Amino acid sequence: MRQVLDSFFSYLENIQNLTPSSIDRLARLSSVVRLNKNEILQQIGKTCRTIYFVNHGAARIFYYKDGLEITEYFAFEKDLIIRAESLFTNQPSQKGIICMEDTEFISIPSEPLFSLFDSHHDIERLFRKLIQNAYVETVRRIELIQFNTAEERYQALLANHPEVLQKVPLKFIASYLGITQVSLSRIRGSLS
Amino acid sequence: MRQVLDSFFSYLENIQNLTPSSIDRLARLSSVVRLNKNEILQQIGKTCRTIYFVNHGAARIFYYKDGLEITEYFAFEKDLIIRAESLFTNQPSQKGIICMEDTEFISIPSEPLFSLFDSHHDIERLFRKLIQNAYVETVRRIELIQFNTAEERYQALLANHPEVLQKVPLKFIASYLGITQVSLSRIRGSLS
DNA sequence: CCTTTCCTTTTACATATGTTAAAAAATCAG
DNA sequence: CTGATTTTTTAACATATGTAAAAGGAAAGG
Repeated sequence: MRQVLDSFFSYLENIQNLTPSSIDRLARLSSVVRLNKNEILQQIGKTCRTIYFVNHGAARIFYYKDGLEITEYFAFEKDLIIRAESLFTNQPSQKGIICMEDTEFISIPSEPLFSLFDSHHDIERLFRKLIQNAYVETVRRIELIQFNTAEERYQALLANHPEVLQKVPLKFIASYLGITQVSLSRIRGSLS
Repeated sequence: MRQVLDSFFSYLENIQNLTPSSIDRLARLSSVVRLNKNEILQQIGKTCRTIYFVNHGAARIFYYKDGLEITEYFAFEKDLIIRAESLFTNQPSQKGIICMEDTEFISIPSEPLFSLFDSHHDIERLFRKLIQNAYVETVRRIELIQFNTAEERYQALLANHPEVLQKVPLKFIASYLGITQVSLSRIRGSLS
């Protein structure tokens, strides 16, 4: 397990250099969680108190609207996966996290992590940057859904994240793009 | 000007306590910018290197898509207003910032601010929290546009930010909600 | 290998929202 | 106050996307 963490932390150090002490403290907080395809990492309804990264595999955040499942977010190798609207507000989350394939997560409990911020400035900086990047991503996503047609959104996904199309069933992609499966299928048909 | 800043910083201290030294350093970086209604604070096309807050008044972030102006964000009293996709990536922004009424901004240049982060942990923490909050807001916004009808989006705005309906011309609200003016007008008609 | 389940496409039809243009209402400037 | 400009509403029509149901394909489990 320490091996898994070490290799993952070396990825984090590309984002923000960390002192040996910080790495050690972070490592002692972190754990590795392995789940099979379709297993649930976090249930809907609980307040989120854990920060995850996907180390290997793929997962997604989902919720229900009018009984229909909607995919809000995809996470692949090294991606941060958190339910920010719960983690940062201490309100119960209406969203869940589920594996799209066998997946290995790095798991860090948020309370002790936030406490570490006090004594280890570099750790807080690392997470400041991670949140900052996540924020930029969501801003871009808003741009994409706010005023683009379904076809434009699909084309943008195809251009920016072609790997998603390989890995993820179309029904999840459809709701991620804010459209129905039928609509997505129609668009794909019209493009070929 | 120092008075304006002091009163604004006391607001920031509600978010994160700051040492006198930090306040002083922050104050020396900050300036006050006053603009009239419809004046432009930041032009489209330049890389964004400034962090703003609206101290009094109201402003919005806009961009053009197919020649049509789209409003991406509204900022009122005390709101942070930044073009994150440029500020945090050093890429030119396709967005501008314009005043919706006579507005007083607090302006902080990002480079020296980020340098202050090194020596003043509490300032970095303040901005970490500000970005975190902005992130949560955008996540909620995605939820709102991803799979809600135009009417649901309008009703949500009415419920969560009724003040916006008071202050902001409907044509800006329409594009903010991702719909046309005509559609918004139709919806408002059908509700009364 | 076969059966079952799940995923994707197709069809037909319904509806929400967009487009264009014009009229009505509100705001602004002289 | 008056005319000009801007904003909002209304109308008629076009179109993208949704809904429901069925069929075809692909994957999974025994």
